[in-house]
Formats: sequence, structure tokens, C-alpha cells
Amino acid sequence: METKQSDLTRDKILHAAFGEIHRNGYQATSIANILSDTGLTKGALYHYFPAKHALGLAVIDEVIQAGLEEMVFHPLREAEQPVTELLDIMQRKAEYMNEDTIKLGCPLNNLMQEMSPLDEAFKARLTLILKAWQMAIHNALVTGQHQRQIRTDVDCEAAALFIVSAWEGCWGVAKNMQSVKTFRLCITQLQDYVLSLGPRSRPRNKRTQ
Amino acid sequence: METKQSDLTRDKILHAAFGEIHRNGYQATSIANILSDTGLTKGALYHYFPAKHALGLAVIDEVIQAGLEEMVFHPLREAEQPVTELLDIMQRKAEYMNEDTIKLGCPLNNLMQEMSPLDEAFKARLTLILKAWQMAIHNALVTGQHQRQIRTDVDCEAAALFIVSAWEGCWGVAKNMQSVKTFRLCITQLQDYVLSLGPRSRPRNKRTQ
DNA sequence: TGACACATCCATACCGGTTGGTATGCTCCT
DNA sequence: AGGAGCATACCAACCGGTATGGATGTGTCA
Repeated sequence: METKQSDLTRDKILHAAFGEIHRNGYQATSIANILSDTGLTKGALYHYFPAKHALGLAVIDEVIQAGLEEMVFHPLREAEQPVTELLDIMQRKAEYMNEDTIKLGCPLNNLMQEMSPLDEAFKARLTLILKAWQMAIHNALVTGQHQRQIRTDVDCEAAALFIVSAWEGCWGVAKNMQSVKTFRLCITQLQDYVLSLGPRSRPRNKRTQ
Repeated sequence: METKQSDLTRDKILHAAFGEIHRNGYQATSIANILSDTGLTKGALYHYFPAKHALGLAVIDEVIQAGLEEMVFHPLREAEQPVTELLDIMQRKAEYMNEDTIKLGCPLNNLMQEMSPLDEAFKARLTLILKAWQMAIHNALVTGQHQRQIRTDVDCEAAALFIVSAWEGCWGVAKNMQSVKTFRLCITQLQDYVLSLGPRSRPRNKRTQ
């Protein structure tokens, strides 16, 4: 099988690094903490990763991006009614959010805010994820237009950008307030915004065209 | 006058600290850099601030909060048509934003994302500012309701929360993209959202009543 | 099947540089 | 004379990174 011992060790380091970065940010994450979390030593870490920087990039690629792919990109791509799926994704996130997850915030957003101005390699990878996200929503909205869930005069590209931005903003503000209730209230407003892109801004009547 | 030499030195340290924190974040800001920026030495810094932590809190109180007070809270409070003023504030920010300011992001948001989960004193102060901001917009929207610029069925508290969140989100995403154009596009969407709270969702006709 | 060579995996010890913070003392101004 | 304002020197703790070596597996050939 592929789950050799060596891959297991690498994964342990990778996920411990993700946890530490999620809690403290990349710069404030110390190699020593990652190692004490895993019970490993420097020999192991520097066997799999040439430097802290490479470890950070691997966390982005193999943990953050992979997670988003599974929880957002893939469902959005496969859904028959992607706009409904988009609202559902928000709903699911709002429901399953708890005190701990809200406190640490969105891993992608955390890294963006910290590292984008400081490191080009980080910024490039994070921007790629962000654009993939925007594109996923963009496609969902365009499909929604064909399905008459979204008005044809809506600028889907701009709307997708705004949805991603507001999503991250909601999470960021709720993180600071450390309040799940705030997050849910904020996401509800975002869902209302998406609904306002529908054929009638009042969700009551079904169609105009 | 009040501008004694000692106050000048303190201010120099304070603003240098703000700049370094804005660029690198609080944790990654080194005392040594602040000092080399100002040409001062540790004796000066630790004469005015007992520790790095206290310096960070002073930056929040005396630079960040004061700046927001001047650029947002005060104009919103004094405006005769606060909803129009809110749109104008967004417009002004969008217009005056440049490559450098976009790259570093919103100082308030930066500190929130980094420090809220880590330090209670930071979090408390930042939350206070955030709530003041939300309240300022809340009041603006309620006044807007009286002036028939905002529909009476709008939940002004939730809308204010969402506006603040989306505002920070726009700045955050644009910061990552390092694109002024992205910021402006995003802010335009936010302005549209505010307009959608008006009596007619289509912004074309000026007034309904 | 057994023996040897060699790469993989990881622990230990160590290093120079940087960190925030302190103790001390000089220089002014009051 | 004495305190405010600030410079200098110094410190222990911690940082990311490296060099070394031992254990374990793995492929090769007799």
C-alpha cells in the first residue's frame, strides 16, 4: 500500500505544521513546537522539508488547497443547481461552526493577511487558490443565469469576487468577536445578497421573465 | 505649547511602531527595527513604554482608533445624510487607494486576524473599535430609514455588521491580489449592496417616494 | 538463502544570529 | 540638587538550520 511509514511521518509533520500555523500564524510558528506536537525531532523534519519556508508552502498546497477542493470546489462543480449548492455550502459552514473553529479563523485568510505582502511564493500560491475559488463561484453564477436563478444583467465576475471577499470578511470579523452567532448572522446577510441576484429582489415571487 | 520634546519622541516611536506593525504584523515586528527607523535607542523606547505589549496597545488606541475616528466615525456622525456619506467614504477610499496602501491592507483587520486568538487585551480593544464601527453604520442606516433612503423592513444591525465585514473582506482579498482594480470593483459591489437596501432595488430611479 | 553494500529514516548535539528586556550612567532642564 | 530623557552595554532564551551518526530496511549477487 501507499501508506508507508515514511508517508505517515511526513503527514504528521504536515498536519502539525498546519495546526501551529493556524493557531499562531506562519512567522510565529516555531519548528520546535511542531516537533513537540508530533514527538519527532529535527532530523525527521529536515529530512522531508528543506526549510521552514518549503514546509509552509506544502501546508498551503496539500492541506489548505486540498481542503477547499473537497469542501467547496468539488461540490460546486458537480452540483446540478450550483447556486443552490452555494447557499447550502454557506449554510453548512454556518451550522457546523463552533467556538474553536471560529476563534482561529479561516486558514486561507489568515495566511493571506500575514504573508502576502512579505513573501512572493506564498502570495502566488494563495492568490491562485483565491482565483480558483472566485472562478468556481463565477461558474456557479453563470450556470445559475442559464437556469434562471440569477438575473442576466448581473456581472457574475464582480459578484463572485464580492461573495468571496464578503465570505472572508464575515469569518474575519466573527473571529475577532469570537462569536458563532455573529458569524451566522453575517452569513445570513451574505445569503440574502446572493438571493438578491435572483430574478426578483424580493424572494417571494418566483419569476419575472 | 503641548508639543514638548518628550511628546515628540513618544510620537515618533508610536508612529514608527505603527508602520512596522502595519508592514510585518505585531509578532514579527522587532524593537530593533522600530529604533533604527527613528534613530533612537532602547533607552528611549523603554522610557515611554514598559514593554512591547504596551506599545502595541498604544498603537491601537492612539493611531488606529484615532484614525478611524477621524476618517469614518466623525464624518458619519456629523453628516446630514449619513447613508450618502457612507457611500462617499467608500468612494473616497476606493479612489485614494494606491499600490502601496493596498499591499499592506487595513491595519485594523491585520491586527485582528493576527492577535485576536492570541491575546485577550488586543482582542478586547480591537473588538471595541469594530463594534464602534458597526454602531456608526447602524446609526447611519437608521437615520437613512427616517430619511426614506433605506427600506423600513431592513435589519439595520445585521446590515451594518455585514457592511463592516464585507468592507474588511474586500480589503483583505484585494491586499492578497495586490490589485487596486480588484479593490475598486469589490467596493462597487458593496456600494450596490447598500443601494439595494433602498426603497427600489434598481438604483436607476432616484426616489420612489 | 545468506551476506554485503547502500540508501532511507530519523535522533542528537551544536551553532550563529536575533529576540525582548534590564541595569547603568550620562546629559540636560528645572 | 534632582529628576526627566535617553544612550550604551549586556543578558538569557529562543530561533532556523546543519553536521553527524546510528538504526532499519532494501536491492544485488554469490
